[in-house]
Amino acid sequence: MSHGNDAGVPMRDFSRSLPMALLRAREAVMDRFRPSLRDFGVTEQQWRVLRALYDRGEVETGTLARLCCLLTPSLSRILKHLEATGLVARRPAPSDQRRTLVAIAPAGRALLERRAPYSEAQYRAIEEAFGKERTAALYETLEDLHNALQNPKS
Amino acid sequence: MSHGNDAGVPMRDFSRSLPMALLRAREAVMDRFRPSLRDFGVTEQQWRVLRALYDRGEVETGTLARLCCLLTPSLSRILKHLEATGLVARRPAPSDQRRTLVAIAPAGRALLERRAPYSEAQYRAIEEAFGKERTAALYETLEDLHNALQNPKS
DNA sequence: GCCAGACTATTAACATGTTAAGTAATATTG
DNA sequence: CAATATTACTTAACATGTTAATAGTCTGGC
Repeated sequence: MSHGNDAGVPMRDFSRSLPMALLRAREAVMDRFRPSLRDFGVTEQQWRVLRALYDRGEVETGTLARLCCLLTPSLSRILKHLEATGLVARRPAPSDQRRTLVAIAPAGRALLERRAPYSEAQYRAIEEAFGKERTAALYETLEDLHNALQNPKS
Repeated sequence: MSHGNDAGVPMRDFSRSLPMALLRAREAVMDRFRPSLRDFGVTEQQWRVLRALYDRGEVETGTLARLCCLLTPSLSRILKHLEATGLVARRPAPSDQRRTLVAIAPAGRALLERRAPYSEAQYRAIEEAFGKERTAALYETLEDLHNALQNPKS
C-alpha cells in the first residue's frame, strides 16, 4: 500500500532502481575488502591506482583515470598524495610536455604485494558464497551492460 | 604480456575486480541520469532521499539511511541542506527524543514529480538497450549477491 | 614564425564517503 | 533510583566525487 503517491505520476518502485541495486551490491562486496584496506592505510581509490600501475607499468594520467574509473580531478589529488608518500613516481612525457607519466614506486609495489594475499582470500570467499560460475557470469553481464549503454560518441 | 609482476605473488588480473566491474556498470547507468539531475539542481544522493521519502512517507533518520544506502554522517549533512531549501521537514519522534522523523515537503514532492518523467524515460531507454528480461534478471542477481555476502551478524 | 583553437593536467568550490569522537536521550543494572 | 551502558544522531577531519575555470602545451593553417 503506497501513501497516495500513485496518482498521475507513473513511477517505478524505488526498489527497482538500477543505480541503487548496483550500489547495494557493490557495498556488500566492498565490506569484505575495507578491513584490510584500512589495516594497510590505503583508501579504495589509492588501491585501484596502485593496482592498475602494477599491471600496466608506466602510463599517462588520462589513461590511468580511465583504467581506475576516476575523474581526473580526483586522480590529480590522489597522485599528489601517493607521490608525497613515495608510493608512485611522476615525470613529464618526453614527447609531449602536457602529458604526465606515472609509475608505481618500489614502496608502492611492496605495499601491494603485502596486501594482495588478503585481497585474494576475500575473492575466494566471495566466489564460494556466491558461486564461481555465477560470479563469472555476473562479470559478463556487467560488461555487456556497460557496452550496451556506451554512448555512440565514444 | 605482463610486466614481470607475476613472480611469487598470485593475483588476479585487474579487469577481474568485482568492485571495479560493479562501479563501471553503475557509472554507465548514472551517465544517463546525471543530465536531468543537474538540470533540476539536485545531487544523486539528494534525489535518493526524496525518492525514498516519497514512497515511504515519514521515516526515522536511521531507516532512511539504510533505504538510501547512505552513511548517517552523510545523511545528516544532506538533510540539513534539504531542510534549508524546504524540500524535506524534520521533527523529533514523540516517543523517543533521540530519534528524528523525516518527511518530504510539498516543494520536494513537486520537484520529484517534475523530474520523474525524465527518469522514467531513461529507464525505458536502458531496458531497450540491454533487454527488459536481462535487466530484470540482473536485479535478481544483484540482490542474490547482496544476500549471499550479508554478514551473519546482521 | 605566428596565432587561434584544441588538448592535458591542475586547481577551485561545493557535496559526499569514511572513520572517529562527541552529545543527548533512553535503557539497564545493581 | 543512581550509576552505567547503549542508542540515535551529529560534528569533525580528511579523502574523494562532480562540475567549472585555469594554466601550460601542442597543432594546423597562414
